[in-house]
Amino acid sequence: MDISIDSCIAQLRRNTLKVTPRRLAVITMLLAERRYFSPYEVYERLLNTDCSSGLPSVYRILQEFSAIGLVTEIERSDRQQYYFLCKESSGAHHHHFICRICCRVEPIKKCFFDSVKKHIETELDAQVESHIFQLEGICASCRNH
Amino acid sequence: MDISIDSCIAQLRRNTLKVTPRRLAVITMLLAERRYFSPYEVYERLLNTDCSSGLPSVYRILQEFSAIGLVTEIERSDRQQYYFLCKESSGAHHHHFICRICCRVEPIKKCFFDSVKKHIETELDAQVESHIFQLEGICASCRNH
DNA sequence: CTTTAAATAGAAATCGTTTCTATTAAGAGA
DNA sequence: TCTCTTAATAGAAACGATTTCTATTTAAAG
Ligand SMILES: [Mn+2]
Ligand SMILES: [Mn+2]
Ligand SMILES: [Zn+2]
Ligand SMILES: [Zn+2]
Repeated sequence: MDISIDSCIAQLRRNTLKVTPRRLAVITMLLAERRYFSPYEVYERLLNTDCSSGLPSVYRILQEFSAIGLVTEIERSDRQQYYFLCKESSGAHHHHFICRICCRVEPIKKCFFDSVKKHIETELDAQVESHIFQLEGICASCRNH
Repeated sequence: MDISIDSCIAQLRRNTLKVTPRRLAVITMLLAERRYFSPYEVYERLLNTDCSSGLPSVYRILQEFSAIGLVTEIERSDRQQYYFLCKESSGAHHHHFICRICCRVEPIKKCFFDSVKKHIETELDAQVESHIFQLEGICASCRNH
């Protein structure tokens, strides 16, 4: 089963973040699509609704969501902030494929981090703490449009 | 054998970039250490030498170097620009481990991109064009210091 | 040498992001 | 339901990494 608005609310409470209308509006918006957003896009979409937020508030809300693991940061070459709410309920470690045309995000189950980590730690005597792995390209829908 | 100042100069010429004292100074600086630098660090190190550059010039020089593949961009969570001149002469595809303490960079030969790419393209019917893979942690020297 | 387009300096602008302060509201407890 | 405390929010302002702009210099081709 997928992540729902209720499981998101529970996650807010678990982390002692108040359940406010603005936070719910952001979550609802993110849940509705399988794509990543910039803070400005979130801000823009909520404008002229009954639960719009100021741009600094959107930034703060998304950063808090990221801090508690509710949303994931997406890496792009423009080095700006992008966030994605992954609907996979299993919190299992995974990465993402993003479409450079439509911003769609697909989870990738395969990750070879453990094997590479072990290799590096043996060979370099280093301590590997984290990794980035992300694929980019064109999704099926954008290819055939 | 390793990348040398001469092979770098050849690479500039191949790409019709003029061989200027400032560019040579930047290359020499980058070649001297196995670590990545921010543009400001490069700027700072060249200050008060006979070949210092203005900060905007350092940005431009590094971007040009990146465009011709002479330097590699390093990804960090502060979303700022960092560059590394990889001394591996073989231009073979590889990734990097970076030390979060001393900024040291080590090449990682293992990359499972091809297998993941094939998997994704089959499963999602997407076209995978590029990927990021980078490890971060603490290098041997920083662990034992 | 001359010539020309590329490279550079330095000031200024840009713009994504963060900070600050006053105001509002969630939610715990009475 | 009402109070109270503290977190959340708005909006203006600041911030700072990066880029742009224009005048000046210089690499290197001929
Ligand atoms: Mn992984
Ligand atoms: Mn790879
Ligand atoms: Zn797409
Ligand atoms: Zn180190």
